[in-house]
Amino acid sequence: MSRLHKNAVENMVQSRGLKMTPQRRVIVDYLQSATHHPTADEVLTAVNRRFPMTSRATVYNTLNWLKDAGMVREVFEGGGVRFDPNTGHHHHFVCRKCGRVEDVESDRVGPMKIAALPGRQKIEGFEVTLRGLCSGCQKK
Amino acid sequence: MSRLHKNAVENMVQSRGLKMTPQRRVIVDYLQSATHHPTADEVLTAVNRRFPMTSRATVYNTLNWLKDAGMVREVFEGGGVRFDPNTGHHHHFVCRKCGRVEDVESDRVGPMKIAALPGRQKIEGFEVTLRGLCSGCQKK
DNA sequence: CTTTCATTTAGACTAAGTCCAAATTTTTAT
DNA sequence: ATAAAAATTTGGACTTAGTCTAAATGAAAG
Repeated sequence: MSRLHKNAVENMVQSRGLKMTPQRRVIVDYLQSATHHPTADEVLTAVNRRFPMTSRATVYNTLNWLKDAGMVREVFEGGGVRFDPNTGHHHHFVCRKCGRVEDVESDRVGPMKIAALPGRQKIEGFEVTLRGLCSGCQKK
Repeated sequence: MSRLHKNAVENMVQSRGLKMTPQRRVIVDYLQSATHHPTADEVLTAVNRRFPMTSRATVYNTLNWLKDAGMVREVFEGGGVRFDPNTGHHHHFVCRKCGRVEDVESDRVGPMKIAALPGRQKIEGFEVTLRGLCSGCQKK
C-alpha cells in the first residue's frame, strides 16, 4: 500500500519544475486524509471550505496532474469517476445494494493463473472487484 | 456465457406488452454481433447507418430497457460507460491506450483464494479486470 | 380498418469535464 | 527586497453524455 503523501507531492513538484499553491495543498491534504474514494465534486466542495473562490478548472487541473504523476488513481464504479489516493496494487469491494466502494489489500487475494487470451493482447496487470453486501447492508 | 439474442428479446417484448420497432431491431442486431463493448454513441452511429433519423433518446431508451430486463449489462471501463451483451459470468480486458474493452471468458482465469475481509462483508462473487495493450495498439 | 397506447423525434435541459485568455501568484535572478 | 519570468488560477464559454418533454408517428389487437 502506497498512499498519497504531502512530502512525496512536494518532492515531485520540485523535480518537475512545478509550483505548489495553497489550493493544491488543500486538495492534497483532503485526498490524503479521505477515508473513501471522493468524486471530483466532493474535492471541489472540500477545497471551497478553505478557499471559496477555487474554480472547477483548478480542481480538475490538480487531479489530472496527480493522476499523470501516478499519485492518485481513477476508479470507475457505480457510474461515477472517483479518485483513489491509494496507488499501490490493491482491489475493491463494491456493495451491490448501496454502491459503497472499499479497498481490499492485495494480500487478501491469492495468486491466480491467467491463460493466454485468443487475441494476442499484452497483459500488464489485473485487478479484482469483489461484489456482495457490505456489513451495513446485511443488517437490513 | 449467455449472450443477447434476437429471439429472447422478441419473447421478452411480448410478455411485457411492449412493441418491437425497426430501430429496436437494429440496435439489438448490432449489440448481438458486436465483438467489443460499444458505447451508447457507437450504438447511435451504427443505428444511424440504417435509420438516419434515429435520435439519441431512442438509443438510450432501448439500451436502458434492455438493461432493466437484464439482457445487457453496463460496464464502467475504458473511461466511459459501455454496454455488454454478454450477461453470463465473465471478465474483461481493457486496453490502457485506446480504452477498448473485450470479454475474457470465465475459464481463462484460474481459481483464486480470497481471505476474509476485515469488515465482515459478505462476498458473493468477483470479476477480474485485465489491463494492458490490445493487439491494435501494440502495432504502433 | 380503426382505435389504443407505446414509441420516436427534435430540441431543451442538466451534469461532468475541458479549454481559453486575462489576471494573479510563485519562484528565480538581481 | 524587487522585478522579471513562468506557472497557475479564474470564470466563462464550450463540449460531451445523458435525461426529459410534448407533439407526431407507428405497432398491434380487435
